[in-house]
Amino acid sequence: MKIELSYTEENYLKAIFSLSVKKESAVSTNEIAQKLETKASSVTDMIKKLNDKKLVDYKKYQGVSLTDFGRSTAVYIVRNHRLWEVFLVEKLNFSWDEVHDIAEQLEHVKSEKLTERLEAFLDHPTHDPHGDPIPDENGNINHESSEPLFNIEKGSTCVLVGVRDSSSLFLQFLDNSNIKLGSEIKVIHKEVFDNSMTVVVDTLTRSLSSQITKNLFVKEVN
Amino acid sequence: MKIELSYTEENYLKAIFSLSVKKESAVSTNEIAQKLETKASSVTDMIKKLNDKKLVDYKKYQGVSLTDFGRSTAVYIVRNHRLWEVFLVEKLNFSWDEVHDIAEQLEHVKSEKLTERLEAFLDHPTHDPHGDPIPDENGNINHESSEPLFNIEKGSTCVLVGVRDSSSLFLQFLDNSNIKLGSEIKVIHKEVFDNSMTVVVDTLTRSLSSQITKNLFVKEVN
DNA sequence: TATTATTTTTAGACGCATCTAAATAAATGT
DNA sequence: ACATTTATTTAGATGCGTCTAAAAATAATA
Repeated sequence: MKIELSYTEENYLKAIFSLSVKKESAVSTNEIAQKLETKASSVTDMIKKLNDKKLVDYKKYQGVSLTDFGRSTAVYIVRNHRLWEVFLVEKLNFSWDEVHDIAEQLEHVKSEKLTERLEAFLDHPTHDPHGDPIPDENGNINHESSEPLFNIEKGSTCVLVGVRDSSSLFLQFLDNSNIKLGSEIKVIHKEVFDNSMTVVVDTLTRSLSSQITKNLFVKEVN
Repeated sequence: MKIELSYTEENYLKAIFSLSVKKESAVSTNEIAQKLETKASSVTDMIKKLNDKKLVDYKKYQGVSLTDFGRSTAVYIVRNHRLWEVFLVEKLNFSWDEVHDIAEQLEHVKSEKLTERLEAFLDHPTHDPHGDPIPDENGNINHESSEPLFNIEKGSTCVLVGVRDSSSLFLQFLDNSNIKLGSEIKVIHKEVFDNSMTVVVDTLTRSLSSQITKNLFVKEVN
């Protein structure tokens, strides 16, 4: 099934997709508006159009959810986005905090062949520079069993496998703190008062706020 | 000087640029309409806008020409386009007849840094896969002293350095005829009747119509 | 439950890029 | 030089994506 989507329609699908990954229920108009930095009324308009195109299921005042068709379309865009991010970091030596905006543009380039060739050129990467999994050509996503550092118990050691917040500021903070994908993190204290955490990364002891630890995804080391 | 241009505005600039390369005088509304497969009235509208933005000089009924600002903007897009074409052919193994449409999309991705990084990654190529020169970062274009095969005299030998018509059909014809950039072409006969030419390429003798020879750009071999 | 607050939708408008049809200017031919 | 053809511009309309302001529905709270 193929269909010509505008740049804007694709961005809406992507937004709805990323919002519905985190929860089961339908996505609200306001959530989408906030994510895309637009107004709720604009969202309603667009949602109706996507509904007509069978990309989302929509009932007035009930929010939206992606149809299978809508989801696979969104996944295809995410696949593009993450492959381009790998290209930018691995081949063009961008740092991981610079690539999002550029990939945001590149992801909309329409050519199946380009996507497949790019993937092969990059040696079939499984994750993008932020640790997010790259969907395969059939749209399957390898969800790893990772969890936020926030959940890890005192005394445990884990490895950073992904970041949820990919904003430049957050990524630069990590760079400055010398925390990268693959870094070993040992939890030595959890502060009850503000949920901050004291950890050891590469022999250095650091205190991380809950805002930080909720955005660092790790796998426990046995 | 920087300015935010829409996808469409950029395409108009590129069209005007490519039309004005071939001639000195101003470019007519109809020429642009034909090139962009749109209507003359649409062109008039857009030209007015570009004029307001100081990208072109426009007087009613007198056609348009690019300002220095407009030209440098157009050249920047052409630079992007040709670099991406090199990438697609050299790195992703596309054939030269497949890359135009994809590069047409990639050229609009906005990031100076991306362009410069890409150029470095490709080892500062000077020509795209069709033999067209790639403008450098300052917008300078290395115009080679090439001429159409059509002009070459009987008995002369030359080398193919570029093609003017980059349509898939034409490029596939060349592939099928085993004619590529760098091929040595010896002119052994010029037919007065229809301006067709008999040439030898790689020991094979072929007859080429004037439509073909006008689109093959060559350099004479001494 | 009644009232208030919030969320969502509708109505109407705007800018962009396009179109058709009609008007105007320029070029051409006899 | 005049009439005709061609090129160009204007006028008015359309679809897309957006907005503001107002109305309607839902959620929250006294």
